[in-house]
Amino acid sequence: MNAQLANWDDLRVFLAVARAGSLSGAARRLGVNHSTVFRRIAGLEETLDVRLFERLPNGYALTPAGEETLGIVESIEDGVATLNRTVTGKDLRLSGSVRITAVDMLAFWLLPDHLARFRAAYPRIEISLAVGNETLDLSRRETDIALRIGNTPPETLVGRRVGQLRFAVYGAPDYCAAHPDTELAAHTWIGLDGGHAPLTRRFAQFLPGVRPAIRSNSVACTVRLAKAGLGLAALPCAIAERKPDLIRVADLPDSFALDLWLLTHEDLRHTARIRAVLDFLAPALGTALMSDPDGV
Amino acid sequence: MNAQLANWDDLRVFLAVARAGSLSGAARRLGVNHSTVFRRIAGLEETLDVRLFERLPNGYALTPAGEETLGIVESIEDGVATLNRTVTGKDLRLSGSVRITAVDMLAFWLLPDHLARFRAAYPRIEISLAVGNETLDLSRRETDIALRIGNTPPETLVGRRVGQLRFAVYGAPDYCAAHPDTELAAHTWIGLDGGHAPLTRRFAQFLPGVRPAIRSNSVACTVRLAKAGLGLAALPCAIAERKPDLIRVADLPDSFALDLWLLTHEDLRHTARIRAVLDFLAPALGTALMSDPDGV
DNA sequence: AGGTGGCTTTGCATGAATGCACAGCTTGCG
DNA sequence: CGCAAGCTGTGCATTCATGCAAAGCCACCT
Repeated sequence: MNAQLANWDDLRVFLAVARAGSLSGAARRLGVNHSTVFRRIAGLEETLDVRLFERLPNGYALTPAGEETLGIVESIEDGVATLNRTVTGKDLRLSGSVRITAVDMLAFWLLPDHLARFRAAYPRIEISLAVGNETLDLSRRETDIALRIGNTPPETLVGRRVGQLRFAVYGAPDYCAAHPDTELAAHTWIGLDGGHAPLTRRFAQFLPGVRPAIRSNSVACTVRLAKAGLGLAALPCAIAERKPDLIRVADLPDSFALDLWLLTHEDLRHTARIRAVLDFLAPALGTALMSDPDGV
Repeated sequence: MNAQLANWDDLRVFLAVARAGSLSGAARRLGVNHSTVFRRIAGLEETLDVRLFERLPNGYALTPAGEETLGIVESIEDGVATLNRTVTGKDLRLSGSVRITAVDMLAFWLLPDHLARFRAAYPRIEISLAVGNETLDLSRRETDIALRIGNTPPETLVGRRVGQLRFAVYGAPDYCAAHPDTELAAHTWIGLDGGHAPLTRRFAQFLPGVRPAIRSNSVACTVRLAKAGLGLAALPCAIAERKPDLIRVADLPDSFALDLWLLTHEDLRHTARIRAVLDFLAPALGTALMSDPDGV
């Protein structure tokens, strides 16, 4: 009766010796004592009743049977790697923390309701929602997921385009009542500065030569400033349409629209809880963006 | 960072639980305590950060992630089985005993020289050479290998046809000198009885109506009887040609030839030492059979 | 020729994995 | 309803795998 391999883990040790060429080298790779490796290989050879290695003064060399074994064990290793990659962490009992970064308007008004629903589904995943800048955060792992406005993301990031963010001109009712029949260019404009280049560029194309008298580096502030009646502002419809105290004053051309991306780093995309957040938010945000009348 | 599986042997335990449906059932299959299985599975789930089994009152059931794991681990198990099958025992340091059965003439005169060379190559394999009957021995595992004369072997046996056993008529020099110019049918014939139907049938076709006056159930005896000058006998050339005290008296038709098979049981053909014997004897016997002048 | 660095192999002590015994739960049967 | 059988889960004692330390070998360098 053929011997049966009783401890599959001996194959992992075999692999290390085959690759390192010595017991000592394999021990370093495995993080165990070289005498342990010695005994594991001896046990494996006894179990299989075959000499897998030639004992040389400067190390261990594979025998022909050992080379045949190596081929088989490498396919086993592929299976283990597949297991580690595809199964690890795949569990609704997920826990841990996920950090999401978005510009403030998305962080304040778009994400919270969706995150509330996400937490209902995954009560053990903690969410850290950061209002702030973009590229560096993901590259330096200071955040896990970024909700990014723009066009094409950097190549080091992976993710998906969840939809389009459409814009329109909004103003407070009081302000609008106080400025009837006024040309758009003659209005007081609330604009952005400090890091919102795509939006400021589009505004300059829309109203050339018009310098916004009211400016902020915070999109949320521009929304609140508009609500306060300080002027008109180009605001994302998905947010402004839901504010009863903002009136849609004028449309903006389709070229004003920006893509909305949900991004993470290449190394994190297989992390279960990161995937859970991405998988939940992508369709939710896409639906939210499409529910805007211009979204059709 | 994804966890890495540190002990591949946990997968073997996982497989047992997946198939048994319970810790207790897996423990029985593995020959370990159920508490060991419990801890191994708990450790595996912690390492992979995934729930592989639902805990039910009557046992463990696979989760979706567990089912995905099962598919992967079964491919790993296939690798281990391949390893056990193809590598185990493939070593000149083979040991153990092999029992070979053959009819007496083959056991006495054909096999021993080849077995001597085999033992030179595999000094730690013991050979048990049994003179005796055929089919039952292999089926009942009373022998490992049978050297069989005949045509098609039973379907439960596997093996290979190593060549043809050709026959011719032989007699002792003294007998031949004492019977010059005698018709074949008029000679005293030495024949077989008791279990050598293929040969007795062929002899009856060759010399119809001739009843051998000298009979034995032992082919070896017929050779010795012929050497003793009791008459003529139809003997295998591979044996008789090497006896200087036997003279080839007449040829026999090609239809007299019989196939020689080297057979073992389906379950044994992967046993390393069985394979070693088969791999050695098949070409050796084939060459021996072909070195007979009629073998060309 | 001697020293050094790398390696393998082994005896003994230590700690982790395992078995044992037990408790508790659920289901099925009388 | 009570009991038996099967199961899971856990604390503690035992066993065995592992690490440590040492011995010995070989090749290379000075």
